[in-house]
Amino acid sequence: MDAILAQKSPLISKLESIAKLTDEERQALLLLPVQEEEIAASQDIVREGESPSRSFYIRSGLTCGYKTTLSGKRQITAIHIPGDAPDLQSLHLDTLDISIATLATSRVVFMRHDDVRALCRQHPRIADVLWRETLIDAAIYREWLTSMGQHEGVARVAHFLCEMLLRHKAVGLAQDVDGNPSINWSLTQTQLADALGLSSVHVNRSLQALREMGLLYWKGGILTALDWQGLTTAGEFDPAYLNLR
Amino acid sequence: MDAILAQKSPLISKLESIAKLTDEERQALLLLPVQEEEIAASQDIVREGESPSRSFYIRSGLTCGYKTTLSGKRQITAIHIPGDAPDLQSLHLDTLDISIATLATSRVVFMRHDDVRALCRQHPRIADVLWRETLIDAAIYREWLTSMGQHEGVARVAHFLCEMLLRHKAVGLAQDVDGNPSINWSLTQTQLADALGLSSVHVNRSLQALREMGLLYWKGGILTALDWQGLTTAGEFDPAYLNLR
DNA sequence: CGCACTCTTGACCGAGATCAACATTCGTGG
DNA sequence: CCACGAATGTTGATCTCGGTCAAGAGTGCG
Repeated sequence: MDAILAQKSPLISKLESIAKLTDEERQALLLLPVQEEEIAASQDIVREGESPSRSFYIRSGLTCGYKTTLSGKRQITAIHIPGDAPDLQSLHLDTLDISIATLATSRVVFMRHDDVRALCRQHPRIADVLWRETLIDAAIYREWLTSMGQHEGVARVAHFLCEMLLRHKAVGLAQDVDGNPSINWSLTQTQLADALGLSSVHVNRSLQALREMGLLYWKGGILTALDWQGLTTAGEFDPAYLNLR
Repeated sequence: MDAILAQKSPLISKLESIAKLTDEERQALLLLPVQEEEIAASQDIVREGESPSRSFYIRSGLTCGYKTTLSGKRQITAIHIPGDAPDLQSLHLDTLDISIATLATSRVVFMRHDDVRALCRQHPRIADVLWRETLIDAAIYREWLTSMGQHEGVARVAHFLCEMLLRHKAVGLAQDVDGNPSINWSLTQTQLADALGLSSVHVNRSLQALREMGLLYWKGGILTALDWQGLTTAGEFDPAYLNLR
């Protein structure tokens, strides 16, 4: 049991970044039966229209939720980092309205819906925390909507990167470089474009602008803010919506 | 008791449009202590940054959730029609990340958080339904994101109006005109622009395009689809994301 | 070593923003 | 019931942000 408790679960880190857990609740979460799988990059984990009987969280890697319009365009609606549970919604919605795909090789941990539901019945506070988690996802959607609707290209890119840096930091996945956050970051500019509703050409130019302003460094899978304060200003970024503790 | 049960609650209509309720659950919902208020148009009901101790649902009228960027622009992130519970999230998120305002004179029904939480503990299936409700809100955000990111103006307007028509129909607030839905609709074009991330001028021109295509009628607070099939095609609208029964 | 993917740059084009006037509707008080 | 002012809707002219197309430069992987 000690061994189990010692083992650090990214899901628990994540949940603790947004709520307090008692030892008992932590333990109940650790005892949840799971199946772990490694999935290569650019693979769908679940697809729009499916009705999965299990949810999952990310142990390592990077995934995204996306929709494809009838005319074939793609919108990335969310980015998921380790600890995130991208399709928790499928617990209460029978049909998925999005597909979820790996952006990099990822380790994914599946939990059967029945088991999660039983856990929620036994520990209503865990149900509340999971609910809270989905509500924060919704808050992120609202923020993205606002950014897409009202910010022009450069600000949109800056805002997005601020969010990624801070979310990594919140679950202990960011390094500190002179007081600025730095993370492993393997997204392509095309993928970024799909998330922001911009063309990849424009994303490229916006990134150059941010680099010229001395706000960030991004190369070889490393993203570092060179001036966190400046970056948040450029992106009109206020982290309140992330509801971090 | 019969009198109470006979009285039709918009919240129950709404919840029944997305899930089944037992008589017992319906009754428990009806017995929830509430306070009703009438609020004039263009008033904030709750404001960003507040931590309300009660949630509410709309009995009649129209409200919206919105954010204001630091540079003063406004994005409407959601429209709420009778039966919707716009700030159910505040049940589990301490600080509001949006403001909610009336768009027309509205009757609003407040429920104390403590009472709702007690109801959820006693009837876990009601908790699930309310959770489901917030998950559908999230699905709507995802769809809006996709529409804003990938659809051009005319399609975006068409998509939005399709959603409004269908959501009204789902809670029994739409008339049927030759097989097409028709609703009371008091939004201004400027408000529509704030919701879609377009300028009001462009919304105006997009609406004209849709009228010229013979797809819709909108005048004097009445919105009618003249060709539902055509309107959904123009908006690339697929209602799956609304998770209606 | 070579192919494929990503990033970068330039030229051009178009959807939609902005600005500014005018028309219409509607609510209000005289 | 009419008159008037404010909010809304409509139109035209102009400009710009960002899309598209296309070609080249890195970069990485088999």
